[in-house]
Amino acid sequence: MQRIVLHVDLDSFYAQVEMVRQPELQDKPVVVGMFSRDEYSGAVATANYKARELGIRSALPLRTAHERATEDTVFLPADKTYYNEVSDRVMAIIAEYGDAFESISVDEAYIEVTERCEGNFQKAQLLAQRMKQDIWQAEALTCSVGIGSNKLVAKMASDADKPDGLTVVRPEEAQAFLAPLSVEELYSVGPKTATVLREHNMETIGDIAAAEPQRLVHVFGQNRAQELQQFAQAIDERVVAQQDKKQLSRITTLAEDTRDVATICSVIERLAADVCERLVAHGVQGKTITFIAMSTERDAYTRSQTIAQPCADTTTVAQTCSDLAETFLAEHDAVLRRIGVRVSHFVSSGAGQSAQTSLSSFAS
DNA sequence: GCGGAGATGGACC
DNA sequence: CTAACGGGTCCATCTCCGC
Repeated sequence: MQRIVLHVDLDSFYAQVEMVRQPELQDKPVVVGMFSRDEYSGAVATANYKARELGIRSALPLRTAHERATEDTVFLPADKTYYNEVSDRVMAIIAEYGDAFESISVDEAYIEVTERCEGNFQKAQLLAQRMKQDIWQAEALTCSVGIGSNKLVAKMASDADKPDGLTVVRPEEAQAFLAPLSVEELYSVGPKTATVLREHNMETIGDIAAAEPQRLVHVFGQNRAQELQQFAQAIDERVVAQQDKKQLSRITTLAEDTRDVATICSVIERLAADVCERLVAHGVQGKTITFIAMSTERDAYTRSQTIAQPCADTTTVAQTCSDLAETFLAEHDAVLRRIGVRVSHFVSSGAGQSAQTSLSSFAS
């Protein structure tokens, strides 16, 4: 049967949630920011469409956003806890419409609808309209939906018309739909890859699709070359299925630049507590603990250690991470601006009922 | 040669 | 409206090392 995948993208999610919460914001430019040290340092998380007209977009430094802002532009701090609650409710609605469901982030998800739409794109389109209506009724939120024969096409289709769009790309149209788009619009191509592609005279996705495979392999290596060309040719076999979390981290900007061990360790303690709380909530323990550092020169460093017994314990994580930080500072003269704590290499820490847990007690 | 561990860089939202 | 700058996650790749 013809495969059908939907990609759902909630429009300028943080800003839209704030506009639902405070309807008087509706006609104003709204900028949701992540503040680091003061109201001018940090970056834009999401801007609504009125703010985008002023040239204010995601990842723009808040200082620049303020320069472009008008009198009536509203700046708000990101309230992630609240956005997560709203997201959970919307995701529950989306999940009802799919044979399989996969959330990608707080504002994006895929559903596979092959079976329930019997491979019929007309039925998928009607289903998407009902789903959009359902989300609107329940939360007053709009989303943009893409429908395609796989994840890649669905994702690119949802980008084609926003906000509040619905784009259907049938399998026979997929190649022609992608071909004229510029290379950086292809999912998985960022600024670096785009520059390399341009250096080799590839401007559009169609150019990648038509490229001599050996040429791409020479530039990007076998794996990446094949992925790029298959995506460009609208080929994508990835299944829709919820992925297990593989790591949890928390990074913060220090109140001031420092390389003072005591200061850094006290911040690590707080970050570790936060990460461990989420580990417990997810019912996992981790074996690898990483200290993340970013210098005032914006160089990034990581130092990690794998411990014998997986844990989700603040004291262990904080102590291990502090040791890594201390060693790092002894070996480098970097002054730090941001630091973070990461725990990875998870094993399930269920109440002993899972097969994993039972088996692991026999390992080693 | 193969794995795990560790470090780095690119990409995405 | 291409320079300055958030937080979080995933993945590929490289090196080193023990086997």
